Amino acid sequence: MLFSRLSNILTKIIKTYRYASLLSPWIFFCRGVVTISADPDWTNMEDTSELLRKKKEKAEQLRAAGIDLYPNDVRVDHTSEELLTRYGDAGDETLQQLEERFSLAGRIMAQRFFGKASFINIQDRKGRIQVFVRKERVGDDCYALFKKFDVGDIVFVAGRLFRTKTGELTIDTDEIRLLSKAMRPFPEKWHGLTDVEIRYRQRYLDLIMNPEVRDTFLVRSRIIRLIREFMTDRDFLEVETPMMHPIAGGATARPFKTHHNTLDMDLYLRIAPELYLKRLVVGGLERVFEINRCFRNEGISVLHNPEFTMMEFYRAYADYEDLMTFTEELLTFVADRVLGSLSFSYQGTPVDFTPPWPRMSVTEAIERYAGIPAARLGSKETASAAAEELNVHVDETDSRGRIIMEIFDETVEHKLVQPTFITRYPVEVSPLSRRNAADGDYVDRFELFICGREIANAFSELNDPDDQRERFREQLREKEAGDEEAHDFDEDYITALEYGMPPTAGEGIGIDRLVMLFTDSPSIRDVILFPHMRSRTRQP
RNA sequence: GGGCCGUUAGCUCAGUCCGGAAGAGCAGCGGACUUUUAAUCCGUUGGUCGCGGGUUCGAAUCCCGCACGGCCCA
Repeated sequence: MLFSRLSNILTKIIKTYRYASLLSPWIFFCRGVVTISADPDWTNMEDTSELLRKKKEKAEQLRAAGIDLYPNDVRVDHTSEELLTRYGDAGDETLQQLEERFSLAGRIMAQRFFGKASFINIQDRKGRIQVFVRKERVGDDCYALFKKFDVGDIVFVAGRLFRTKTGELTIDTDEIRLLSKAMRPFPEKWHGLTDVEIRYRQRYLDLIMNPEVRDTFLVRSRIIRLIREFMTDRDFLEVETPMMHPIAGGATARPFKTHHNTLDMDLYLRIAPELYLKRLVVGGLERVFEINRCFRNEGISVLHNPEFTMMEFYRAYADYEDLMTFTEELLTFVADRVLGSLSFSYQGTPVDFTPPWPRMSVTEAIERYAGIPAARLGSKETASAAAEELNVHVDETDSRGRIIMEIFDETVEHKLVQPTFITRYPVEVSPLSRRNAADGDYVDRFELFICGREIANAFSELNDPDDQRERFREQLREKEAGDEEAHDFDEDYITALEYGMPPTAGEGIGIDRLVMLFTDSPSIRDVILFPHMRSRTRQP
């Protein structure tokens, strides 16, 4: 019984998506997602909830009366925002002379009944507006039907504008039609929906009930649009490279594994687009960028989601120092356009984006924040002793460079609140970066830290195929020594380099974390529409 | 992986310390009401107290295990 009902619902949803989906293979994706989320254990209230039964009965009554609960034959000519912007300040007289009939549609968010007249608030994609529904105007039958509508139902209204006694711009509707009947009760109007688990699992409810959530995702979209604008204005070409890789390369991370049936080969979801983008630079696309998802099979936290969005770009005939300036320009451009200011507050802490941003090397930062002079980081032994002194855990097998970075991560990272470029990384932890000309133990690389977290990672690219081959070999040795995150050897990438890559600098910017900063969001889950959660029912 | 906190009506929450008839507000249902906006007034329905064990005459409450979530740590 339960399953047949679920499968009916599935069929209905799939039918709904059918036409849109003819255009793309995403139908399979949609079906998969629907199947997974139709989890009987937590979406099923049918057997216990009186409210649900009542809703169903009410819907059946409406159907029996010949009412289509889900018609799709209306078109609207306005949004709430358009009316409020245009007539929000208009005087009573102006509104009285206005003969235009406005139509719009939205979800009923609140209703206040007074016998023969009612106020409701409807919410569309732009906001909310009040609607006055009078028996005298809409007619007896329509009014009787309207009284069966509930909070959550989606309706069509059309009528003239007026201002109520309290001065609120309101639609005096002459018609109200049901467009979609809600079969489940909505959260309360006053407290709304606060349970974070429901907010993440049923984001649609979160979006309906919490306007600031919608704002966050509008800002997210805007940020991405601005980055795209900034990059294309500077003659960068937007490209799309594979998200399924035969070799998981371009970053230090554990990948997700998948399998292609026809090719009968294992593939990895990409951990970074880096090696493909640089192949494109070899191919003469001297300025490229990509904005898309990367996947890392690692822990989940307020700063980490298994899939996250990165903007990665490569620019030939530039080095990492050029990119520091470029990054300042890009982020101040976005901040200025999104926030209208270069200074803002993140979780109560003032942040100032006014350039230039301080630049200091990893070892300078350790000296400044942990009191360990650079001289003590010169060998594995002395660095290891310094780590012990600072209570920083390091493994026996850790290289000197790894130890330095452990010390940095523990003692410096969280203290870098204002935008700061940290430069000169140890070569061991940077297998794709160009060696510093003066000191081959370090590479020409920087990471940008803001509010104690890494926002960007960039370097002058290593374009010497022989050095690159040797670096990959070193990674293999580390992998054999037990480092699961070490890079794999990518022979095909070496081949590309052997054809000659121009001197190039490249950078990756974490979009989710950037959005967190600009929307003052404490958790990465607040800027990802559907953050990954454990299944409510344990898989066998 | 570890620590702490949480899970009670559709939603937001009391009740847990100190065991003794499962509560409130909103939503819902019935009624009154043509300028309200958390509308108001009268009446009223609604519970797998996350799940499974245990202790007890008696468990939402105490004990153990598990699940899911949040924060912190690794």
